[in-house]
Amino acid sequence: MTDSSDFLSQKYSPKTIEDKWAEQVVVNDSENNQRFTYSMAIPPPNVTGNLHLGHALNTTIQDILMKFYSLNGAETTWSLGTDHAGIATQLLVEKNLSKKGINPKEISREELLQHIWKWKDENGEDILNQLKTLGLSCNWENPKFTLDEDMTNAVEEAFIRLYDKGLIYQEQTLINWDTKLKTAISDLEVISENRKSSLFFFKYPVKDSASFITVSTTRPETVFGDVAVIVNPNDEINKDLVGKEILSPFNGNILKIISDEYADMTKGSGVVKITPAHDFNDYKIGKKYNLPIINILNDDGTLNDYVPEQFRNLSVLKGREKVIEFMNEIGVFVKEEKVNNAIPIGDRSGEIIEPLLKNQWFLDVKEMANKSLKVVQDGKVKFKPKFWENTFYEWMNKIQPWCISRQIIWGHRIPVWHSDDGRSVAAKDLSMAKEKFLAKYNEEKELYQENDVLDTWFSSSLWPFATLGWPEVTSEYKKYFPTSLLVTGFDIIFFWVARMIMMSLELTGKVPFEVVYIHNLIRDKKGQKMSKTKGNVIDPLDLITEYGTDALRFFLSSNISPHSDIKLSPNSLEPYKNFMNKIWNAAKFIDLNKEDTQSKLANISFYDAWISSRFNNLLDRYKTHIDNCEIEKASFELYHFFWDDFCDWYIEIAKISFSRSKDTFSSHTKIRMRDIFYRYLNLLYPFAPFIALELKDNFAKDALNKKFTTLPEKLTIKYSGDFDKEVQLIKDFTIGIRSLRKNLLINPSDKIVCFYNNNNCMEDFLSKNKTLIESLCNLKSFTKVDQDTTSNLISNLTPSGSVSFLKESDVDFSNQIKKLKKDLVSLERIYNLSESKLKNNGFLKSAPQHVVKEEKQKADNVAASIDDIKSLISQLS
RNA sequence: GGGCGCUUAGCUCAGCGGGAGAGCGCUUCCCUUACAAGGAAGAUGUCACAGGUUCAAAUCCUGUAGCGCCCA
Repeated sequence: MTDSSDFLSQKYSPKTIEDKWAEQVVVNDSENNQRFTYSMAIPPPNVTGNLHLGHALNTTIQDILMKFYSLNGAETTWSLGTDHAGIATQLLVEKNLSKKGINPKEISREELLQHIWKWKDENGEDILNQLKTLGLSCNWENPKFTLDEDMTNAVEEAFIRLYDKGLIYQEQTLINWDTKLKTAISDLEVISENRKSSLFFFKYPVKDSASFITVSTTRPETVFGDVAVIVNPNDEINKDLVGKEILSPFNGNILKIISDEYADMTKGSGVVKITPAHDFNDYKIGKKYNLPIINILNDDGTLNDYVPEQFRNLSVLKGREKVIEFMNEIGVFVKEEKVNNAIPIGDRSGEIIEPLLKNQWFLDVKEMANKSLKVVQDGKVKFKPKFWENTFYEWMNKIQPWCISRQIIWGHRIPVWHSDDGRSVAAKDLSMAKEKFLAKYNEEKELYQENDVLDTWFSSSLWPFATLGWPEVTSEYKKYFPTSLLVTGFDIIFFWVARMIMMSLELTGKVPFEVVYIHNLIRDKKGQKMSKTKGNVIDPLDLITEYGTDALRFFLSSNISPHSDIKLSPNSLEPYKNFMNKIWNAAKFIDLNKEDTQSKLANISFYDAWISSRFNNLLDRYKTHIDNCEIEKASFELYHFFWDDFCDWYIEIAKISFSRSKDTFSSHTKIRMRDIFYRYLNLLYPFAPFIALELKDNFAKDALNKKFTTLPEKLTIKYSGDFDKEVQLIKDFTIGIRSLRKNLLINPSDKIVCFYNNNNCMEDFLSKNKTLIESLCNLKSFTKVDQDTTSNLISNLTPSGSVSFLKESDVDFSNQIKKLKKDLVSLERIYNLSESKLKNNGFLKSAPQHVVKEEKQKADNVAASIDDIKSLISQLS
């Protein structure tokens, strides 16, 4: 492919170059002096996962930073790996087993574990292979898995330390119970969903009284667990009943009537029943008044044996119907109202979550949360964009103990060992447990390991340091921890980011990362979340097939927005593929105009100077933007420098130079053009690595230098004139002439006579470069207006002066008159605005001097233009 | 109920104190040997609304309305 004639014949084909560079693109080998380190840990995708656009966005951002900092002289590491995703994976494998006719409930724990491991061994690499197609430079040679031996060791170490500090404890309390999965889950895994439901009113007979008290509830089936009813202190109707008792018509239990603000008089009857075992708020009330806790549910969510026989083993919903029927039968039912109610749903199972009284393991995070709050407040961990810090604070301020035990098998088994009399120690294995037990209780006992496993997020919370070898103080850990940056979506700030900060501070004494970069979600073109059920999922692998990885990466990097989600439709990538094609073709042009020997010139041409300056400017902005985590801005600069400056003007001007046999600058420009393009590829590489590698390969003379190892240097510019002004003049006149030609409907192929009248004293420059404008605009001649011609012209006004054609009798110039008049109106508007400012004493007094000066300048210029354009119009009327 | 964010061209979004921008789409012309996946010339906006601060407001403040998200 180094044969250039071969290269020139090729069309841009992303697939071809992606296959060719697949292995090289994922390796970072900076050859710099490695002035600093830069490290990240990838948010580990679930082993069950398939690559989706969220991964693509998340990892593209990280990879751009990784490749950039690597070029910029950092020693880098980017930890890679997958998450065992406890509940999700176990569910998936159980489902597969059921399909094969194996009932997962009937096999042993060990057998089921074997099945899951087998599944993991067969499929666990899928997501990593999919990630690899994105061209990410992460630690491919050493991917971690949260259940690997070293990661497990870290989890156990963390648990034991926290347990020994007394932060982890077991407690019998009300927890969120998933009746389908039959496990506890944490409050974060409960989604509250607004659903239409019914509020039922019924009346309890008050003991030793003829009156009734009307109670309203959305959960009549829990009446068997009722222990009290609450009346608001301001409740005039029922206040006389406070202190009396109720004989439950459902099971004969005695319920107290208590006065408490807890009863909300605006809701339902204003009187609530208290079921401490099945409602978090009722539980608190139960504690407050020392009420009994009566559990009426089985683990699968059916009514248990405590309830009267006719209701036993009914599901909650079925039970509800039966209780209502029963209320009607005994004449206590009053009415039913439709209401909107927040229903707790398990995020994995989709089932209604029941609060149940259970013995579970908790991590007391209160103090850890306080420390975490402080590091964010002190700026030791910075969120970008900053407003996410509020979200973080909000949650940390009202954090509750974290329920970390799960009644499943796929995960880290809790390293606690119990004796049969209920004493326990935390240890990594039985022999250590025995030792610890002996030391603690001075007694030897048979010990059994706890059956529960840890919440998957427990291991995830150790990820940034565990992947670097913690608890060992490895050289990697010393060098790269704390990590530089975490890139993630806002949806897991609580689940993951907050917990990593807490764990890291507690276990390592350091922050886990210095910056948290929060990005948004990718939605479909209507702004809806992509989901299988809606059928609007766009597969990144399909996009890659159609548009190429580079186009996908460039799309993503260009569309990151701190405030809004990215909307994507299948053809959103087209502009970016076109951009890649543009780069490709420019490369072909440059290759077509090779020059190896450079003539010695004291000065370079004004356009070489200009494009070099534009490039230097690009380099500065590019670095600044990436350092600020504003990748979309860097991407924008790359795009517009290349397309607008480099292709539309520089190459177009250079073409003219190349076509002239005796052009002084031609060989020099060829070399510089190639040089700038070559440097540009380095900047492009983090964003579009495949095309950058391929083009570099085609341009590199020596095979050794085919990789990107450094950021480009700035270009030196040896030029004495004002190249910005000169290029501006060329642009103004060129655009003015083309516009005039178009308005006069002159065929683009007609060579015509053209005059100019410039007002900025660049006569020398113009006469030297008039052939350039002649070529750019297809002119027969381009000369300064003189006395003879001035009366017979049709003109266009540009910021740099006027350009004119001869007024031929057969030419229709109505379009041009229209245009001039329109320009006049807009100039006058600007002038009036400017004048009113300059007449304003406040402005003259308070505005900064340079602003006043600029405003005066502007008014003068516009006034001159207005005069010019008026006279141009009068010539035509 | 509490918090956060958004409202700018037909669409998707930048800009965040001093002359309204990009990409797509649209109109007209052009296959000019890097590129038709292209080039050239254009059209298109009471910057949600109402007050305020300021010499100056799309940009800062307050309020209102609408949309979205998070927490209860």
